[in-house]
Amino acid sequence: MARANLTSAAVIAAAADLADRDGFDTITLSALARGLGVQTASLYSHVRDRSALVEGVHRLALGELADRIALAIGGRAGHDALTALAGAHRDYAREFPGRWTALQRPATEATVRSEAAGRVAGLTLAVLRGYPLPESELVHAVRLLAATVNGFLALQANGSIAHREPDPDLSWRRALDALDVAFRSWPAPAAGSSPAERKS
Amino acid sequence: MARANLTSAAVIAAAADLADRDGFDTITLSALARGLGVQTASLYSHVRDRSALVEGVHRLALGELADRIALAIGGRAGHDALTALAGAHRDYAREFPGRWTALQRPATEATVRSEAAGRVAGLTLAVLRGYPLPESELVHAVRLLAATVNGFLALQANGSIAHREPDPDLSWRRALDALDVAFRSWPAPAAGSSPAERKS
DNA sequence: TGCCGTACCTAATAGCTTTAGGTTTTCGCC
DNA sequence: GGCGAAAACCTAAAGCTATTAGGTACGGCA
Repeated sequence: MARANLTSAAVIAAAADLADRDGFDTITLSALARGLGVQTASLYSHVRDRSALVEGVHRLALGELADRIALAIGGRAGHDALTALAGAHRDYAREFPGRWTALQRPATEATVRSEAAGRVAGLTLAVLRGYPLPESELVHAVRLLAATVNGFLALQANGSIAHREPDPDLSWRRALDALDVAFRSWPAPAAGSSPAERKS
Repeated sequence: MARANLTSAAVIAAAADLADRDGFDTITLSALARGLGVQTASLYSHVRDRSALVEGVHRLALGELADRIALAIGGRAGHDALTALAGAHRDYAREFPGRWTALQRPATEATVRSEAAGRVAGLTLAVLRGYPLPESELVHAVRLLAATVNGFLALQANGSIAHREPDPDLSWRRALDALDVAFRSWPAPAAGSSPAERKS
């Protein structure tokens, strides 16, 4: 039997495919080896251990997501860009549920500081530059946007929202519209005073 | 040796404690049995299998969270109530990281429809009734709020935000202020027309 | 053609889950 | 007080997974 001639990347890609097909926590070195026609122990030549494998999938997904976001928001601005960015996230989560789940897992320091992670952050930042936000507030807006988009998708994946009335898609659009409003009339002080004073 | 006289609830509580102490995925029937001074197989009298156990922890956490939310928002309204509700979520995630992680896992249909889940949803709804939202928009607002709060906490747990400049706490306050603004000037049509028209 | 790295293998240990079936404690009841 | 049954606990065993150690053979390069 010809050898499989695996590489680290190939193994990780196979793991990602497996996760998308059968669910994230079926990522197991045994199942993977079975699918690749190789003995389990052989995978250790390409991957340090299981945790390194899922980190690899995480990193892979981050890169793919960045590509899709870049493609989606190209040439758009404002509300359009916001919708496109969010849509890229959502489409990715739909198409690649396993990979997307990997993104939700705790990331190592290396992954957080990876080029792919930086690209996602940078693209999100770019979208928000289309809104009248002071430079010092941009980071907060990025975090809010990331939190809401990921949180919504997580709620769906979780089952809290899926298949319930009213249509989640409608809620999705409303959420993006609400964020759009929020970014347009950002509540923070332009100068550095405390925002605690607010008529309830 | 005296018998432990376990119950289903006691086992689940022990699992929750274990998760908080050593991390969610150290929830293992073996470790649990070890801690309870009992043979692994004995746990199967109280818990159907591992998945039922984590579902139990999920359900438990949901109930505890509901209690804390109820306590926190009592007597408050508007921005105050919003902050209190979000704060209850955050404090819970901080104090009980293992239990909180359980909340992020896919829930069974039974858990989604459980009394505890309903209570959390109901309390969130109550907070949002303090805002000038049409009845038909309340659900969307609830989902947005839930998504943002959970998403933010997930980002922190994930490492994407934690220990970075600027202070995540500041972003947290900004996010809540932004939501407050969004709920105050909700962008959806009062009547049933499409919200697609929006000057970008 | 021979040699070396490395891709792959076999073998073995150890931990976790789950099922089957046996023992003992506890508790209601006469 | 003792009897009987339910339930709490146990031992034993099978099957899966991760991981390490050390051996074999294939491919490219001199």
